[in-house]
Amino acid sequence: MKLKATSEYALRILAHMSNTNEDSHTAKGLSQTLNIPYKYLTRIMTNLGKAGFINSTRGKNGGFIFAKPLEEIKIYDILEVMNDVNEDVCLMGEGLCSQGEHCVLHESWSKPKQLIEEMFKNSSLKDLQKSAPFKA
Amino acid sequence: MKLKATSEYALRILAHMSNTNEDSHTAKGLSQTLNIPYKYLTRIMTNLGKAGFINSTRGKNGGFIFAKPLEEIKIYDILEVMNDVNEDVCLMGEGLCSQGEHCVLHESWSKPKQLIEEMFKNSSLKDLQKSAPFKA
DNA sequence: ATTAATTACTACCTTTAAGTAGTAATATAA
DNA sequence: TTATATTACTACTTAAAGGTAGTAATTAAT
Repeated sequence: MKLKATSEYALRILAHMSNTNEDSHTAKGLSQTLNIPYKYLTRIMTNLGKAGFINSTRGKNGGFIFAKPLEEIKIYDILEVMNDVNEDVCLMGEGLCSQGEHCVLHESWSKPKQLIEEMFKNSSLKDLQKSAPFKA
Repeated sequence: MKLKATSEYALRILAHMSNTNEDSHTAKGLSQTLNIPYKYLTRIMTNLGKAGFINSTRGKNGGFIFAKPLEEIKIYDILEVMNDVNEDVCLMGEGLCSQGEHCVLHESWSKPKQLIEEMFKNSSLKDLQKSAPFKA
């Protein structure tokens, strides 16, 4: 019931970038502002780049910018890239729940779980902007 | 959005014990039936014992039995013992959400999260019995 | 060209969860 | 009282996540 550190970092980075007007962000700046270890952050940035969320330019005045509109980057996509999505995993893993039968808790568990996952799929970085309207 | 292996094992073990009439279960038997590594299982059993869920007897004809009625062992308690509870942890960890302000996703996320946690608190091993009535 | 500022890459180190091995302690039965 | 079947304890190994270090590649400014 907790995202892994890498996912949290990625969300915080992208959310912060979504909430500023600056046309470019450097790893150094992001690292300091968000208090994320510099070297670890650069690796995350590279992955976010490979995933197509951001573009990077090296060298002086280099940095990171979004590669597409905020609405097109879903929270779910980010978690997927960070390898932090576990759909259809039942409460007890390989246990009673997996082989056709379902444990009694299965329903109670999978419903809110699906709710959360739907929310991840429906919300984008646009929704993480401070100005964003409240979204159910 | 996934329990850790140890928690899943613990739940499967206790659920299985709840669903049998045998007055005692051996580590060997549980390990084979549930396909959980023997040595790892015995460590889990020791922890479940220390937590007061089960009693153990060594030696010939030894094994594990419940230390109290099934209703009194809540799923939440089990997860707590397994160190797998993360209440009040926001989506982005130490990020925007922590310092007074909440990110826009906070509500959407924390509601179903709380739902799940409430469910864990309200349901016990009794509810994991195959015969248990469906429970919302 | 040279320097400085940046990202990219590769390899390593640290921590924690997961899993294994060996032995000690305990209880029963023969 | 000896053998056997069990759990308990301690220490190690493995795998994966998290984090660090050094250097190469790239870009811009001077």
